[in-house]
Amino acid sequence: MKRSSIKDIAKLAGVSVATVSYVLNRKEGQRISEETRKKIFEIAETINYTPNKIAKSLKTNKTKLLGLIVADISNDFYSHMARNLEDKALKLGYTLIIGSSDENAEKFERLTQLFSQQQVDGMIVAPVAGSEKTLENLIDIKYPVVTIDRYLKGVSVPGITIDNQEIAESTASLLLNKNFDKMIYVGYETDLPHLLDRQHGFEKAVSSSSKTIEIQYLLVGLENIVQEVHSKLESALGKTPENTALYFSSNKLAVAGLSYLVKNNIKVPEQVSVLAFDETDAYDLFPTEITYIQQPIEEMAEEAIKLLDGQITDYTATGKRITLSAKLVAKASLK
Amino acid sequence: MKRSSIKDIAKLAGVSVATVSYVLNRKEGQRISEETRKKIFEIAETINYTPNKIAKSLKTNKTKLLGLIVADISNDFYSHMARNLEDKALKLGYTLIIGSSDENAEKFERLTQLFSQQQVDGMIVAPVAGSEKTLENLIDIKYPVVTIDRYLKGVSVPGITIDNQEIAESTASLLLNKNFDKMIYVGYETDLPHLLDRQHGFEKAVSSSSKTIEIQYLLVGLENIVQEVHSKLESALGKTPENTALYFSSNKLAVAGLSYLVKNNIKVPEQVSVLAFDETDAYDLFPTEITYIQQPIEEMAEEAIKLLDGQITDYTATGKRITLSAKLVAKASLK
DNA sequence: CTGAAAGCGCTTACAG
DNA sequence: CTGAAAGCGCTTACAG
Repeated sequence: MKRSSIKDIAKLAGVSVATVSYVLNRKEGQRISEETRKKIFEIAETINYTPNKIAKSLKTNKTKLLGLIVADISNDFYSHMARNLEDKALKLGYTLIIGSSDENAEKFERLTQLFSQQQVDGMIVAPVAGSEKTLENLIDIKYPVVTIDRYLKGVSVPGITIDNQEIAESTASLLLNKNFDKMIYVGYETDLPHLLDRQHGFEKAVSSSSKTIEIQYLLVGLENIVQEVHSKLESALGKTPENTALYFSSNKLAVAGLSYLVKNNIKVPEQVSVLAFDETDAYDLFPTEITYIQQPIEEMAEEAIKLLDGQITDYTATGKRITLSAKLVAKASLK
Repeated sequence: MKRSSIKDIAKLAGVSVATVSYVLNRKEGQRISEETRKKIFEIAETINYTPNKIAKSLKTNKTKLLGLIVADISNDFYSHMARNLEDKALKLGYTLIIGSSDENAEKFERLTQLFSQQQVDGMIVAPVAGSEKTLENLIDIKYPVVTIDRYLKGVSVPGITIDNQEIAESTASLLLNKNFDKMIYVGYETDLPHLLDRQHGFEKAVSSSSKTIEIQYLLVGLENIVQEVHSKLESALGKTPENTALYFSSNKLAVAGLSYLVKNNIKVPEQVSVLAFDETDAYDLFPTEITYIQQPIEEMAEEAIKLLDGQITDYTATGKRITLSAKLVAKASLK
């Protein structure tokens, strides 16, 4: 594979590489005769010239590459996020390099280094537990970074999140007012602040409620989600629950929980009401339409790219954090 | 953001950049004293040196970047494929740039050009209808490309597919032997060969069967899949079907079709049996476990990366096509 | 209107 | 054991 360069064009056109560079980049400042301009374009066309962005990058110190680190690109939420980010990035001329951290701080750091070596202009990351140091190192050298979906305590880096605690609290209050005998919060055993926010929002609603309802918290690890949720729900719900509400703090947990309900033929919302964070196509296959909390993914992606692009062109140490509002999409799964 | 270069190290160590380059790259051929070697590593460490791969790429003509073009990264099948490719690529030191074509030939070409300009070492693509010319242009300049999942008629490019026609034929035969009154094939109105293969396999099974069963083909466009499937199933099935089999040629079609069954309270497998191509977590939420055809995604990813890496290091015009076997995962949805 | 030249950060054949 | 130098394909301030 041999590609042509501006040197080839210059030789064929009988001009200097500088001239070729000027016309191909349509530089305004330089006045080049219409004649040579035309000739250069023609030659570029016929020898099928494509610019070498690597060379350009080396000179300009801009790669127009953005690094994206998610927990797992095969996860519904992140693949949709990635898709939206891709579209928004492309509009500003950026291409996305994507990596999955698997909730592993070392892997997260390795991706960070990989991207940095590839000279990405900036990174959009969903940080994992234990990645504070990695993020701080990036900030120290003023590498443009924005977080998305998640954030980390004690690390000041610009980013986009939703109002996790607020939406959790208001939706939990909604449930509390429905006079269930029992409410079960299904969440993660985790240090990730955005997930803890959801739990705290829920707890806050509970503690500020005058109702005396039995509340139970089922917390599962990041591995074997389905099995853990099934076994914990089995102890907590049994096979014939009545007047109970299930609050899932992520779509993965919801899918795991709903499959338990399906398998045990538990009726929603007759026996159990369901509310879940995040959507997924999977809900369509459940007999009852699921009430869920919808994150504004497209807007999050747009703001993230805008924020990062801003940091790239004009870095400010105290980048702003943007909090967007999630909303409840009410369906039949809530009594 | 100012990063240090080997020049900085050289200056601090009092040696030439050549020497620094040699020790940092652990070149065997060059004998450098243990003393200066140690000094260089120490300095690199303290000034937090990270190599500029862009510069290296320009010199070596290798970026260790791979372009991946899928139809839509937010699609379950492709996001899982991407994830597997990412893992396999990383093992060989490659990083993935990802783009979604949206089944649009122009977008496909644009991504191809973008990736080429970024000097990716090779591309893994799921070609779209009408992208023959784009692929041929790549082949003409000997750009390493492998196709995955899909292929295109009349374009000779190495790639990985599964035995779409064979598995469709054998699974359709299986259904034909179960004495249904009616069998409905739900597929796409498309020119994509790998999808037509599925349909042809189904047709072949039908025509070589001695049974006289009512066979119906429901073909939908790539847009508004859910609505189209719903309305077509409504006409074909009605509300109280009996002894009918549904054959979905993709997981997206299956999810659309199953949601119709759920909404209309049609029992599987009592009234309707179901078989689908590809898996998805969504099946877990359907009351009956779904029988599906499983593609060996991990193996496909591994072979694709291996094949592409082979083409990169030693290009052969007649790259081989690899066909892997899909298998049927039998569950309760089949009577 | 156009060109010579420096330089981005590396690698590597060659010389000593 | 180590260094000077060329060169990868561009961009751009400067000179004419």
